[in-house]
Amino acid sequence: MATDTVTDRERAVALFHALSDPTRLAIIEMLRGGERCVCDLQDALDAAQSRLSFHLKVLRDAGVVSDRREGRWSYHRIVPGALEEVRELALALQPREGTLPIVSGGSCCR
Amino acid sequence: MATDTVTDRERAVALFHALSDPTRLAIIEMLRGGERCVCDLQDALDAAQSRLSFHLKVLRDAGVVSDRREGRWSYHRIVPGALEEVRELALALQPREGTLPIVSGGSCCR
DNA sequence: TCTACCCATCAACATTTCTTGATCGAGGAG
DNA sequence: CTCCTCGATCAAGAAATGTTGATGGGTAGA
Repeated sequence: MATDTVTDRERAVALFHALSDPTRLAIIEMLRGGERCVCDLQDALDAAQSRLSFHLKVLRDAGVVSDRREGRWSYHRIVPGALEEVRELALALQPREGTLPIVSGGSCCR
Repeated sequence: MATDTVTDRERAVALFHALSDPTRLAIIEMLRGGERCVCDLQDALDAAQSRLSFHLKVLRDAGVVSDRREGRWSYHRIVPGALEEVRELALALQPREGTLPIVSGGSCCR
């Protein structure tokens, strides 16, 4: 059937990796309230500009955040649905229903 | 009000980091069907034993997987609820409802 | 007891990721 | 046009992460 497991896994790795850094999570928490420019984040997170730019790029490359240029500012925001995708990926990793926790009584590796 | 935001963030970082590696995701997908010993994973994933042991430790430290020793085998399984916790963390990162995507019309940084 | 097996751990190395400071382009203000 | 601000990008270094092969402890079977 359809979706390639390996591709799915790469997507999952990219998304989970994007969320696996404290600075990036702090950025996302800021963006929960609406879009922000880098200088807003700089003030609020007390982080160097190049550092924020780096992390915003990671988030952008993973499709978690998008940006919009306006004049000399660029406003960043959470991509609608990105976190929902994360939730679905996590759901797909949960143990299958109807699965016995213990696989078999016999010897493990034959 | 209670929960410390910083602590939450560290927990989130640990969990997302645990899921941000292809080998670890492959392990979890194996474990979805029930518990497995390392040698099972070795066969299925064609990975060196020390490599699997390393990744299983990462998953264990993050609380995603637990193990049970039986004789000379150790069986690993997904911790019930761990993925659900990931889903909740992702939910908490979603944009707040009632939030205007664009924050304000005025100049960004005063 | 001796041997074989499972697996955690370690050291060494390779690779990736993050941080910092510098540079540069694009846009506005004067 | 000139100057200034915002922010992307780069290079260099530091730190964290993943891989590999070796070692050793614990357990089972002969």
